[in-house]
Amino acid sequence: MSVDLGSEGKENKSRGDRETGTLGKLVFLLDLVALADAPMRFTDILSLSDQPRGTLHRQLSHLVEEGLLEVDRDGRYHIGLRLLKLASRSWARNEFRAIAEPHLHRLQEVTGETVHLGVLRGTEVIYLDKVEGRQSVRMYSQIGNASPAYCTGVGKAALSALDDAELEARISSLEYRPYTEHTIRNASKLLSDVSAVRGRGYAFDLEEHESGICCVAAPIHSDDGHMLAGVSVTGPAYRVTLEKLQAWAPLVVAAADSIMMDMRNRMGPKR
Amino acid sequence: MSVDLGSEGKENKSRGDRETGTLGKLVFLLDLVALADAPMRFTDILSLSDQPRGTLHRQLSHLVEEGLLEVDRDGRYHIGLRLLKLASRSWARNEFRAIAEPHLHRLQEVTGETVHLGVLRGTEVIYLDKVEGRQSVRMYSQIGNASPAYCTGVGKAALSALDDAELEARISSLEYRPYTEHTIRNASKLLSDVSAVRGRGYAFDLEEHESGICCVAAPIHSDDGHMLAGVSVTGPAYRVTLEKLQAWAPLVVAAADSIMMDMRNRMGPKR
DNA sequence: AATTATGTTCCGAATAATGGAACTTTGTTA
DNA sequence: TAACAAAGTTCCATTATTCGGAACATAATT
Repeated sequence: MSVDLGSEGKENKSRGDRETGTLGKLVFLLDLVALADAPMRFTDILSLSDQPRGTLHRQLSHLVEEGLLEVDRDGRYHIGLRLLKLASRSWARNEFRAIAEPHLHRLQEVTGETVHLGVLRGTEVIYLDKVEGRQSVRMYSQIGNASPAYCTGVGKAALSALDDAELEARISSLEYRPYTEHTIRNASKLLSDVSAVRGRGYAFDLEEHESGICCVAAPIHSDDGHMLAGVSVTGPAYRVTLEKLQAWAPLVVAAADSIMMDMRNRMGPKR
Repeated sequence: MSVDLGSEGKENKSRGDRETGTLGKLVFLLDLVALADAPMRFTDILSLSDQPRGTLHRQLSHLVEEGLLEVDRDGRYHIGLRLLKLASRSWARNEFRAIAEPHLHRLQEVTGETVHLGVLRGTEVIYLDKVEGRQSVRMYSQIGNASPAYCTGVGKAALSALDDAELEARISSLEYRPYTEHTIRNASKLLSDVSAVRGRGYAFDLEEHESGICCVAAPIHSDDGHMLAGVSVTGPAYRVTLEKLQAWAPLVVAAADSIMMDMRNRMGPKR
C-alpha cells in the first residue's frame, strides 16, 4: 500500500486565463463564491464572471441542484454542505495525514507550541493538520487553509526540496505581497533564503507572514520528489525566541524524517 | 444581513437514478471516490460507473485538471486538496456556525460532555461543529460527517420541526438500517418517537446509532422553517444516564432557543 | 401605481461530451 | 526474457449539452 497523497496538480492557471471546459467554468464559480469577502447574490457574481445572464443562471442552478452551492432566502450563494461532507471524509482517510499524526503530537508535547503539517501545491501551502496545546479551540480554523509558500516556514522548507530548475520556474513569476515588514519581497531574496534552508536542513519564518508569529519548519518529501510537504512548530514571538527555534530545529527535522521513514515503510519495499 | 445557511437542496436522488447533466456525472464520480472504502484505481471506478472506458478516462482527467481529484503514483484516485480548501473556507465563514459557537461552548462547560451542532439535509444530518472537553483528540473527526436523521438525536430533533406532510414524505421511503439493537427500524416507530419529541421539545438518542453512546438534542429552525438543525449533548452511556440527560434537556433547549434568537437578531427585523 | 433593478425561461446556433476502436504502457506468466 | 494479458491512454466522427441573446416574470423603489 502506498501513501495516499496525490501528486501535485498542473501549474496554477493565471487568473486571467479563461477557464476551459464546462467543469472549469463551474469550478471557477465555486471559487468565486468561496473566496469572496462577503456572500454574493446573482448580480454580484454576474459582474465578476463575464458570462451572459442566462448562461450564468443555468450554471448556478446546476451547482445548486448538485448541492455544491446553496442559496439562502436572500438569494445569496454559499458553498454547499455536500462539499464539507466530501472534504471531511477524504481528510479523515488521508493516509499521509494519518501517518504524520502521532509525530505531530509528540512534537507538540515536547515543544509545548502549535505544530502544523502542510503540503505544497504549486506555490501555495495547504495545511493538512494542526495540533495545539490544551486550548481545544478552533482546531479546524487552519486546516484546509492555503498560504503562499514564500512567506511561511512550511512553504520554504518544502521549496527547499525542489531542484534549482523547478524552483526557479515556480517562484520567478510570483507576486510577492508584503504581509509584514519582514516578508520576502522578490525572487532573488527567496532563492538565497531557500538555499540557506537547504544548507541547514530547516526553515524559519520570522514574522514574515503574520506579525508576532515565528516558526521553524523541516521538509518532508517522497523518494521521487513528487510530494512535497513540511512540519513546523509555531508560536508568538514574545515567547518563541530565535534561540528556542534553533534549539527545536533538530526535533522538527527528526519528526520530518520519522514521517518520511514511516511513509517509506508503509509503501513497501518496491519502487 | 441574514444567516448564511442555505435552504435545503432538492430531494435526495435515489442512488439508482442515472445522474443527469455533465456536472451530475462528474459529481457522481467525486462521491464514488470519496465514499469508497479503499482508494480506487481506474479499473475499479470503471466497474462501478457504467461508462465506456474512454469517456470515464476523460471525465477523471478533467476532475484531476481542476484539482478536484488527485492521482497518486499507484494510479489511485483521491479527493483533491482543492476541495479541502474550499470547504474549510466556507466553514470558517459560515454565519450560522459562528452564531452558534459561543452557545455550544457554554453548553459544553455546563455539562462537561461533548456538544454537537448538526444541520438537516433531506434525511441526513451533517455535523457543522463539535465541542469537546479537555481531550483534544480528533476534533475534526465529526465535522462534515453525515449520519441518518432517524437514529441521531440531532436528526430527530430537527425532524420534529417539520409539519406532518413533509415529515411523512421524507421518512416513508427510507431504508432503516439497524446500527444497534436500539435503532428505530421503521417509519411508524420513527413517527411516534418524533411526535413524542414534539411534545416535550427535545429528543433522545439512547444507543440508537452507536452502542454505548447517548444524547439529548433540541431543534433549531428558522422562522420560515426553511432551515432545520439541532444541538446535542453526547456522552458514553456508563457516565451519561437517562436521568442526567433529562436534567440537561432544559439547558439544551435553552441553548437552541438562544441560537434561534441570535439568528433572528442578526437577520434584522424584516421578513 | 409606475418604474427600475433583479431574477428566470426559451430556443436556434455553437460547442463540448460521447463512445467505439486503435494504440501504448505496465504487469504477469511460461 | 520473451510472449502474453491487463491496464491505461488517445483519436475522431457522431450526438447531446451548453451557450447566449432576447423575451418574460418578479421583486424592490420612487
